[in-house]
Amino acid sequence: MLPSASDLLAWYDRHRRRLPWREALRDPYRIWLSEVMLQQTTVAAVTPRWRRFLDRFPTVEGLAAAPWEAVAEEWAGLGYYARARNLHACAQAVTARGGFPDTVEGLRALPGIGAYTAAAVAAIAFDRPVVPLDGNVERVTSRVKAVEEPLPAARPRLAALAQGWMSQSAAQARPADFVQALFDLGATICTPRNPACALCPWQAGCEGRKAGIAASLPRKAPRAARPTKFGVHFLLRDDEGRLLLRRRPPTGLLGGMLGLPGTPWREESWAEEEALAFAPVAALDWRPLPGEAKHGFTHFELRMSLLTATAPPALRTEGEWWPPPAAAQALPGAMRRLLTLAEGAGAMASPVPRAPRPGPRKRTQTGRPA
DNA sequence: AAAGCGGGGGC
DNA sequence: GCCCCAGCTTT
Repeated sequence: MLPSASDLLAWYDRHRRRLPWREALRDPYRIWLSEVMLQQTTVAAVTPRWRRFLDRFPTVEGLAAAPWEAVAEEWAGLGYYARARNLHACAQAVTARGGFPDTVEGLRALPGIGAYTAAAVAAIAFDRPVVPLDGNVERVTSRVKAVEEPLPAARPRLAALAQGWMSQSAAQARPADFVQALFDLGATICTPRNPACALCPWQAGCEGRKAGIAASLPRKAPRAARPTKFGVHFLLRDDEGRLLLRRRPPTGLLGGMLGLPGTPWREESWAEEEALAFAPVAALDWRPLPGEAKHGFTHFELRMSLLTATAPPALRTEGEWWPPPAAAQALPGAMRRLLTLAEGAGAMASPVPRAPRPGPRKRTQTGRPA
């Protein structure tokens, strides 16, 4: 007996989340943008960034015509920067062919659109009866059917289960709502910890609940330990207080984004003399800042230290000079932390913008660092 | 099949 | 501190 699509849709009509991209009815550009931003990223993090992105790039044609530097700046801080590179390439492909394809196969062929996003856009923007398998749907399906096989091996089985539920006539009548109902069930009731089974429209037929193992599903393969890596970065300020930034290589970690010049990141720490070989200009009075900036990546923990110097007038070196507030906006989070470290040490001519604090605040003194 | 790829929030 | 998040691409 299938879990009732009709029961789930009735629950959805009463309890669905009000999300801004759900007001963009059948606009594939806005729905696609939301889906890409939501890849491994929470609704709370995406919401303000989705609005801001659309203010700057209201149409897919406008996004396609924009320079990469503008797209990178708009994506800075959101993470997984290959998404931004693929987003830009996808916008150009869509513009060239005169609009979004309306089938799973057509969408799947575009840059940055995998099995999940192709199904999500097809279902939500074009009402195709396909179920995208995301973390929510994995959780709901594995619990309802008490699937104990661990991920990722169980993924094909879970996808087939969810797609089978779509075969009911109530789901076929409202494919976009049915998949979003599955998302909302997973996000608000069938949560990773402490699922609210008593409120669930599917509690009666849930085999995981019956067996008392729902909260422990889906099972997952154990994850590898994260090593620590070290890097030394260079904060070079010119006579106007601007900072030297460089564009990172187009692929790899933080690919295509701006950053402070620095050493490679490796598991062995760096001696200062050794690091100086990577300085933008070696023959300057580089001074170490006390402390370090830490940043957690998915697969390693990074500890960065900072050397600072003042650039002589008319210095010529590769890179761009950015005023600190604009730099903080354009940098990925890991690099932003270095600016925060420098500000804390009083090494910046102007403060790095931060969340507003109550009450008046003493300005960092302008001029020579203490 | 496994690894590389960010950042933030909840507990 | 650990886990998870509307995953995709490359090897």
